[in-house]
Amino acid sequence: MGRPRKFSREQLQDAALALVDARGLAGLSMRTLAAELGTGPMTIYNHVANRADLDVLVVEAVVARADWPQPRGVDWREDVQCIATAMWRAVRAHPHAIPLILTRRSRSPAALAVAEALLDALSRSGRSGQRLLVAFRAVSALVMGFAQAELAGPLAVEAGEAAEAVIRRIRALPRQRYRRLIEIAGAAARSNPEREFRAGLDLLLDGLA
Amino acid sequence: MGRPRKFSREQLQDAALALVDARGLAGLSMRTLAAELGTGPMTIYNHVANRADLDVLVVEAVVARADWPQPRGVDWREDVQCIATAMWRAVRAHPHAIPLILTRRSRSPAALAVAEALLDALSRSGRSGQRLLVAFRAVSALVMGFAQAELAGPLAVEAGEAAEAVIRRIRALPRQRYRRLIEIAGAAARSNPEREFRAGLDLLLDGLA
DNA sequence: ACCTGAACACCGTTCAAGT
DNA sequence: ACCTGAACACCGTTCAAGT
Repeated sequence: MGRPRKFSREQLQDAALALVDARGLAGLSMRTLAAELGTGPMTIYNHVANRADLDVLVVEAVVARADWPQPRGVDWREDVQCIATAMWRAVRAHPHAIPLILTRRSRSPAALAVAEALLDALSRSGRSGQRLLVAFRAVSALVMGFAQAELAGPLAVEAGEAAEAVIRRIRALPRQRYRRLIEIAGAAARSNPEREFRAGLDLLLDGLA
Repeated sequence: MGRPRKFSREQLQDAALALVDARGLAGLSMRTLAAELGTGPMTIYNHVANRADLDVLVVEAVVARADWPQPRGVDWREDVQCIATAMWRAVRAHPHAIPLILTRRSRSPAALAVAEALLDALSRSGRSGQRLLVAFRAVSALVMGFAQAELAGPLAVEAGEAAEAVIRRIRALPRQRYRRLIEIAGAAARSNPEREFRAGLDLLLDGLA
């Protein structure tokens, strides 16, 4: 049945994620991953089908690192909060990988496990079928959307930019035209990402209750 | 003061978006855009700083096409729905461009206009400062998150895949381990994206009321 | 000021050859 | 079965030269 493969899938995952964390997305290529593993570019093709698969490898590695306590099963709201927050934290723990997580499909057991856990907690709100589906989509969207907003939203901090630079940039806009945006720029500067995320999630959970 | 530029920014935007719509993200490069405009690759550098700017061009083109009716100013909920739905539709109108919209920062007037309009409607719920910021972030996150889920979530339809293939794939999973996921797979197949999005948004708006 | 071709260092991948 | 080097068609971008 052939000799064992030179590298395990987990080894590839770890090496690919390490590269992205250290050098950014542009630092990951067939060639750099091969070099990292001390082999030639073509060897990677023994483990993935193509370049796109390399990105999926990174996504799986990040999602696999999401960890939440065993749901207590008392208050479904509390359990949804736990799982959603764990997912949000896992994504944010690897900022360079966020673009991939937002855009690459993964069907790893870890990805499915998060979905199932979330669905299970949400089902205890008394929902099933279409209504459970909508609740699941809404919570998932909120988690990914909050991670996305920090990366690319109008109030996002540019790479290497100071937080105050964002406020200055917003405040420099025409005052009449962007009144509200200028108004919240100050609040955005004083804000804490996790507190904001949890407050946003609470709004949705209020709607779900 | 120099002669007029060979191409306007809008011309570049339109050509870049047309390329992405027709050939996918991989179809857009400095060279293909130049060819589309009937010139050489280096000419593009007279209009953008680098390749990353090309992506921003596409994002701006998509957001600029978002269009919503003048807010009626009666029911803030209705106005938030209008603006959020317009944004969601604009994003979905260019499926190939979605990865860019999720990951590239744009500061075009069009992008700021959506934010300001949304903030204005949300402020009429009686919020300001930190609370307005959280409401804004939550609604924005939901919009982008719903667009994202269709692209890369566990229930997303693969390129060229039939909708039923997703259900079959989910149903083939271990029944014990993924009980809820299998349960909602059927609902997902019968669902309509816009109805789902609006139902999800309604949940959040309920929480905001 | 703006335009542009040649050249360079990268990239993913095909192919053919190794064990 | 698995591994891998050479070669090819792409890519973004630097540089130098044009108007």
